[in-house]
Amino acid sequence: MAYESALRCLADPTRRRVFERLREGPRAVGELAAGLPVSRPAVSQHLKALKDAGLVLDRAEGARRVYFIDPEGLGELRRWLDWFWDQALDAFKHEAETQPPRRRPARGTPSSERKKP
Amino acid sequence: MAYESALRCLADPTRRRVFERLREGPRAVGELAAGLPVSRPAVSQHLKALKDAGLVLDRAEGARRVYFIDPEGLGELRRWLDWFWDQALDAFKHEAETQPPRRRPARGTPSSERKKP
DNA sequence: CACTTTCGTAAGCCATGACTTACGGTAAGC
DNA sequence: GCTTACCGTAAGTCATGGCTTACGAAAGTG
Repeated sequence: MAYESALRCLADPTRRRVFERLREGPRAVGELAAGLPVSRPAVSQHLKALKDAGLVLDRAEGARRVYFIDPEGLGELRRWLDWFWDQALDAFKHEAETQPPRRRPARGTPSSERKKP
Repeated sequence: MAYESALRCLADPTRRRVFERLREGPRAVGELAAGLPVSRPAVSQHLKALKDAGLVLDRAEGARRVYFIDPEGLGELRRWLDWFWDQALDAFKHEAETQPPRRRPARGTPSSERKKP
């Protein structure tokens, strides 16, 4: 139920940049905003979204507020992706076995183009 | 460079439902739309987005058009997530070691190992 | 105390995108 | 031939959300 919010969070480019900078280690809001082309309140809002999604944790450090990645959020997303991956791969292999017996299904199998009028 | 579009695609709930139904196997557009609360053109647009992101492939089957999951797109997203996970976990552990014991009770830090395809 | 720094929130603006209906084009059936 | 089924695209509507500026709270400094 939480991998959905994680996906939503990581879909936004700016929010992903914030999250990727936290990969280097704990950072305060101002530090994060200094390296981004958006204002500090924007970063604050992104951090709130990341926190609600369980992707980051925060810690008060005087007047500053330090954020850092919570591995639990990423872990849940990773587990969902693995679970999905397994089933998708099985379906794909089963499809490759049963469907195209004629020609070799290797390179340019699926027809993506249509005729032009 | 493609994991970003994959994240964007999977962020939308309806598009994710389309993708999750394809996990069961190849489906035509009409079949997918029949089980969803949106119109068929909407599903068609979602499938185009999924295809542009490298998450699905399609095949002409008479007048119908059958879509199915392309494991390559998911694989790239999975590789990015793994790479991110490793660095984030290192940073988190390093943080837990150097910072004073202001940590939460740690309800099971996720295991670091995993299978490799 | 006054003043600064750091940050979160509120209010508003505005572009993005998800959805609809309408239409054209291709394949199969009669 | 005509008709039906299936699908992609165009055009337009409308809500979502990312961004800004403005303001207030909390902690540190002199």
